[in-house]
Amino acid sequence: MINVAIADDHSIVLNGLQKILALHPDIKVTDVYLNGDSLLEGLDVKQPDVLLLDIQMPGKNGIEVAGIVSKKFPEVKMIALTNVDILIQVKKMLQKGCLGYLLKDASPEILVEAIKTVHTGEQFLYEPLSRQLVNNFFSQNSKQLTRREKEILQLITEEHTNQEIADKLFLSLRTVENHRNNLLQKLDVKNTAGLVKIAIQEGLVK
Amino acid sequence: MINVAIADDHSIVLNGLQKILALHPDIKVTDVYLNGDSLLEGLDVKQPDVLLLDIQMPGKNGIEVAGIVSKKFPEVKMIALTNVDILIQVKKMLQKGCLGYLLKDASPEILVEAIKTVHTGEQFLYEPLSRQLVNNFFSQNSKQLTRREKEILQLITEEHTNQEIADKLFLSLRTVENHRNNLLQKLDVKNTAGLVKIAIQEGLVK
DNA sequence: GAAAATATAGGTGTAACTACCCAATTTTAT
DNA sequence: ATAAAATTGGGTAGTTACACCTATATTTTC
Repeated sequence: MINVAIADDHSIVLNGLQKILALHPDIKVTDVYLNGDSLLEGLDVKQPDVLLLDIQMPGKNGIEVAGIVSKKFPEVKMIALTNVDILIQVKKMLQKGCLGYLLKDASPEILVEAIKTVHTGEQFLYEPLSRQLVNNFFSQNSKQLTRREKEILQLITEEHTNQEIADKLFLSLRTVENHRNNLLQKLDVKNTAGLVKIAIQEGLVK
Repeated sequence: MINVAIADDHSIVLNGLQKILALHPDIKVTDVYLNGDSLLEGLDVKQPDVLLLDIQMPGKNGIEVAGIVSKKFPEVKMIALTNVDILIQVKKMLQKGCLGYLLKDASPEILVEAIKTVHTGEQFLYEPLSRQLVNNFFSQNSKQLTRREKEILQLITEEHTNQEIADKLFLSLRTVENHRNNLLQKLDVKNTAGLVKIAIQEGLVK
């Protein structure tokens, strides 16, 4: 019998997971929480075998919560849940100790499989995501932006010109131009439009 | 007794809605569908009073389906369901005849209220969305892009230069430049970065 | 402490974008 | 049928971005 706790601020999702898991005799949903704080309180009282953890939650988000849980209760196996597959979030959750990662459009079968897999201590990554992660791994060296580059990329997406960025950061125009060119090369895009798209999808802005 | 049908490709959401609505004696979930096509087949056999319709679905999406349903079965009250509040989608769904609009983070109470409201023929818009719609209404005149402008905006976000766009659309470079300038003015942004941001947040790309 | 990576800034040139004009034609709406 | 809006294209000018170099501090990393 696997004891499962769920933390998700969406009532609909919470109920859906409960209903699906109720059909399985070897899985028991012992606790449900609507946010990260009440989850942390609850865990102090009792710990489940497996924790389904939503990433987007008001207050403490899933990434923060995962870090706390893995430190205080390393024996709890965590599965991250999300409706959007933003790679940077996936990576962060895995770094924080999540054993599994699921999109909310997963089928009941996949869901159950994931719970059983992480319960044994193995990792479970939803197929479309693991493929993306592998692809990302091979191109990550070229995608690792420095602090300054991120700073400048952010200002670019905020519609500033190179000159404005230079003034704001007390740099030469040339320096900013160089950083911008390096960004274009590292991110393998052609122009500002490409930079902004990547900045948004990587969660650097907005 | 209100008969409700649900169409959503997410099993978790489907189960969640069923579980929540099962608690209410005057609401009965008569049919559930995992995609638009099976929904349309099912409706030919019998029609519910209220239809909960997901927007993002594989195959026919919610917007297409809503158009078809409202023509064939105008007596079915539709509520659009989505996890992201993209204004342009809200507007389209309402144009297609949806009486209600809900985000998937809605509470069970809101959900039930929405179903009961549209069943009487009244409109139900989830509060955060209706506020946005009102705000949008006052600024919409300046934000209403023409077909050509949208086309060009999309090509800009795909990293094409004006010259490339001109070649692709068999236009003069000047024409494209003019459209681009009009876009900058209409959307009240300063440069390409601003254009791309709006294009993404309005769901024109990606 | 040495090596690698990062941040800085300059040179030079071209391509692309932005900011104003104006006007003819076609499409859409009333 | 007429007015309004959209599409097309041109003129002129200035600014900004992009490409491809070199080079020296400074910081990080091992």
